[in-house]
Amino acid sequence: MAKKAYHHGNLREALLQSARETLAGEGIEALSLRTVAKRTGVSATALYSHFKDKQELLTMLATQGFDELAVEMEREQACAERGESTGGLIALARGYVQFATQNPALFQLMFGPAPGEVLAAPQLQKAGARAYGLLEADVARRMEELGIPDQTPVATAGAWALVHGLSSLLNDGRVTAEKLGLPDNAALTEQVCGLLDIG
Amino acid sequence: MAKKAYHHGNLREALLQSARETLAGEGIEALSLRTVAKRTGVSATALYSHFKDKQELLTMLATQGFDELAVEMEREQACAERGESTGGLIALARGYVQFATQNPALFQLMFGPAPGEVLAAPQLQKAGARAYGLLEADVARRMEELGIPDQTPVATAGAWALVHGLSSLLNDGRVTAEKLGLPDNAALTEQVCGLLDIG
DNA sequence: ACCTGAACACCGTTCAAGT
DNA sequence: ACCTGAACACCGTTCAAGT
Repeated sequence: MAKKAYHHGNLREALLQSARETLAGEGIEALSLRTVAKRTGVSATALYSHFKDKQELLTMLATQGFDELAVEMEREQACAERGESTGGLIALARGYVQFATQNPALFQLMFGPAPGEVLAAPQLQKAGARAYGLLEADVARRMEELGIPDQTPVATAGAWALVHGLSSLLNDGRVTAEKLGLPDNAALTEQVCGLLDIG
Repeated sequence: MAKKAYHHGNLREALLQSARETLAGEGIEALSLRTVAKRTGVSATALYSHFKDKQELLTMLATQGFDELAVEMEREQACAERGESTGGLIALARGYVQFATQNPALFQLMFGPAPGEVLAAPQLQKAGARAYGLLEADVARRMEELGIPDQTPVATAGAWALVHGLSSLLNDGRVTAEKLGLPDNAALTEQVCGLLDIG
């Protein structure tokens, strides 16, 4: 207990925290286990007492990310319902884009390299489904209004593709609000979502 | 000339070729310089006579990719003009999605991790602009028909975001034609593009 | 049960040396 | 000019050993 407590109780969380900081500060390329360990003040291999391997740690981070993405979308939706901003799909899209641009490295990790494996993790499935569900519910409501409820799946996929693509292109710097003569990403998101028939 | 010729004339192209094969066969994670060198039958460091570093080789691959993307889009556009398929933005979108799904690792590399650096390379800028130009020209034509030509930049960004997002989600397996009850990606692309006002 | 340190097979990159 | 081999600092992971 003098120095720091031999087992300091929650090394697992501390490692996730360090990984998250490294991700935010140095980017995804710099996220090595040895860096995370050093940052946490622990040996390079202490990690293996708490995670199967690097992939498992990354999966946990990505799961966190999907949860926070859903929270951000819900937050924007709630704002809209209180009449503080434009509502419907645009609010959800704003949340999505906001999360992506404020957490670029994490967003990259969530939709990153590991293709089949990441999808395999059931926690990730579930976490991702929450954000997807928000989109789907709103689109379904809209489709019923339009009298074409059977179009919901395709329209949801389209809405997702639009906000996801926009987020990616913004993070890469390939699209910017400035280039398009718009004040900020929120305005850009609104304009782009307006292109959808299901606005 | 007996064994293989000491300088075998075109090691640069041979390395790019090997890298491309590794990318297609083993994925982006497996693309190491040492693997590429071994596949080409050359020492691990021979590479540095032809490329500044790994980044430069990757940039070359990405540039190739952008060129091929534009070619694929043009090919689909030409098909449509010959009346063999649906035209306009849908044809370009089909080309985009087709390229992405047929070259997932290369597509990943093109829009991959290196954010600022990749964009810095002027060749990449130019190669990417070609595909972007195709999209923009078609959207501009459409916007003039609709009498809102000043909307072209935002609409182009939206169209790009849609096809790009769809490609990413397809490559991740997060969206599939099957899940949406559609026969293939071409049909899916058509449906999704139909959601845009500018279809 | 939790953590360390040495070790292994990899990686990108450099540098002197060979042709 | 083009290529090699040894070397360096990194990386993920394993394993025996310590507490």
